Amino acid sequence: MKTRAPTEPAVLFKTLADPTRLRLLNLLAGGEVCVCDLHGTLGVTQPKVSRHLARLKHAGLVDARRNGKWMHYELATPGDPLIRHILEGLRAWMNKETRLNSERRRLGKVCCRNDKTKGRQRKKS
Amino acid sequence: MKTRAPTEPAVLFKTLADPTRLRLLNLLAGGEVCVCDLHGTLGVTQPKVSRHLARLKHAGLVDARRNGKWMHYELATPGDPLIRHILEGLRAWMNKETRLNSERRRLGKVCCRNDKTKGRQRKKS
DNA sequence: GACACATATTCGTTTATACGTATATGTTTC
DNA sequence: GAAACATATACGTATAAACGAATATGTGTC
Repeated sequence: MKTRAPTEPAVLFKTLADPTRLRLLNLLAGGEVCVCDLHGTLGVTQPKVSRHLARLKHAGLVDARRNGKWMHYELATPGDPLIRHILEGLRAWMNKETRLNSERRRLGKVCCRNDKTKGRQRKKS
Repeated sequence: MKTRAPTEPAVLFKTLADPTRLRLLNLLAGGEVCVCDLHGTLGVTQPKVSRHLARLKHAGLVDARRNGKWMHYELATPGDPLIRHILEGLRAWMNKETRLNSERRRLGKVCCRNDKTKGRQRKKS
């Protein structure tokens, strides 16, 4: 079960064909975020976030890094030019969506924020 | 039921998340093609082609034009910048896929070709 | 090693998609 | 208007996705 196969476009698009996954990508656009922040910000159940993150990772769209108890996800920088192109387009679209903008802003006031002082600091933008 | 609503990205991606639909878009990349040529070239049943074309049209990715008995489909030039961006990326990817290239080449020797002398001539690439 | 916490996975169920086959619609020709 | 053809839709069914709830895994703390 390869995690980083050169994703067929149909598979890539299937991965992107879900509102929750797009919202996740949106939150990750500003840099690395841990799972609890993601599910805290989106207000969806934790297993749901985990499953969607697994799909994003399987498609090579995000990378995961463990830091103690926490898993941090960030946007991948994929080798596949098609994926790069599409992520780029998505990013532009997200920046124009007021709903997604406010969701990104909401990120940062939630959950494990206080506990992870030993974790790497969040990148700024 | 609007045909040209400003397609939500999730819906757009869902539309693109099917190999047959991608093959159809590939065949349309060279210009207008009628349904019988499409299903002749792809070797799939006619209802299947029709259904997929309907989905593509519903997502604003293709336009349809009737010419006598025949329906001609062509790539749309969508207003939505995201759709345009993604179609552009797809086109680049298709040009590199040998399988799709040969499929495009196969197009043009099939089906109703001889009967449609009164139809508009196919654009040349 | 027992506990608390963050995250991942399993399970059963619901909902959406895709398909083949059959049939309906639309168009031309006679 | 009947017959022939191109295309579209309807119907029943099989397969896949997504979900909530429950549970498993993995990591720090005592």
